[in-house]
Amino acid sequence: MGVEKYPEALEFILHWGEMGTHWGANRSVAQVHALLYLSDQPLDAEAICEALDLARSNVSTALKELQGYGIVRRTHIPGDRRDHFTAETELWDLFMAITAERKRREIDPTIAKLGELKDRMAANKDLPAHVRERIGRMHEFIANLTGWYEQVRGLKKSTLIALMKLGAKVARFIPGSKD
Amino acid sequence: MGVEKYPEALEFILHWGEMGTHWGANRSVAQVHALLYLSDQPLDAEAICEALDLARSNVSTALKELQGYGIVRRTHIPGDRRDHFTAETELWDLFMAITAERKRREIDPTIAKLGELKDRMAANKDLPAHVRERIGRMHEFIANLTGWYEQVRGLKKSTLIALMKLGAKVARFIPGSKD
DNA sequence: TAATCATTTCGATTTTTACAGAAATTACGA
DNA sequence: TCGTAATTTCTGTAAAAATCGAAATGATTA
Repeated sequence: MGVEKYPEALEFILHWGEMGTHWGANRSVAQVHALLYLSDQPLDAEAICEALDLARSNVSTALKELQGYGIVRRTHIPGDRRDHFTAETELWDLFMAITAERKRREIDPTIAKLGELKDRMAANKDLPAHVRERIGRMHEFIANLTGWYEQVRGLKKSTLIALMKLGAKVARFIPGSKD
Repeated sequence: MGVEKYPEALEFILHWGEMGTHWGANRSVAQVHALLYLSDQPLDAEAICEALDLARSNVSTALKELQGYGIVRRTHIPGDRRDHFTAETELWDLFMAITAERKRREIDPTIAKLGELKDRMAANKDLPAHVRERIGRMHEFIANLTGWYEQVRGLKKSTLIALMKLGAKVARFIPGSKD
């Protein structure tokens, strides 16, 4: 029996769908993800359609999107011609995959644009100084934040988890931080 | 003269507007924010309308939204009846305000929902174990991440900046991390 | 307190996005 | 290689969100 028949599971799927619309996905994509996340066996597209009452084409698009994020993968079931799909269940990996892809789609283009503007501003002499300064600072800020993210994301999972557990106590290692 | 007349400033505003639509705001909100961010003087609503070619009502709504995020404030100009508005220019504060508000709107309700489901699942004996387990782990994961965020966000700005500069080198303080 | 100016709220319109269903393509097996 | 099953792409429609303009509300000062 499909997990969507259990009220708590269904509510999870519906809530995930709603939140997904605020997190840069659409309802269908988030619902499909939630269903696969709760399922302990790979599901084929048709089963997803029936569970969520979505059109086949819609599910196809959603699956492609989720695979683009790297959080759903195709798995082959021997003796079955249809594709089956499984979601990432390791939440740390899920989180990392989503942040990486969102950065790529939403942050990188902005850094590139601001970099381009910075170059052009250098040549434009009658641009007010404060405009140059503010666009420049924004570029620097986002680039710094992103650079930090790239470094930290490269750390071992166990290190990251240890850092999380440390919480605000990391401040101890910053000389003179006192907070 | 309004900054929007300078091509680089205008491009910044337009790009910010487009990206805003991916970041949970609408185009108008993000454009108004960008304009105010680049302006070195407070602007009144009418000036914003003209600069961005937006309806007065639309600008009113956008300003309310930005004030809700705590990244735009009303400033009074002596001898002028109209409200004037200024954007946060300290980028660290801007970033902190946005993350705090998005957490409040988008994460907290999910934690609450998952907590509620967890309670109900405890009572529902015929729910498959793996469903209980996965919803429970999701709740725990998001709550942990959020708890970490709350702790770190409470640190002094100078401490946070020092931690950023440290980058991946924080790992040194985790015994046996070796990465 | 009346008149004017500023702001917000509301309803209508436009634009954008999501979604369904049909058509086309691809993969597979007989 | 032909036929069938599976998947994707395309096109139109429906739903949702953004935006406008008008009307209502609120504020200021003459």
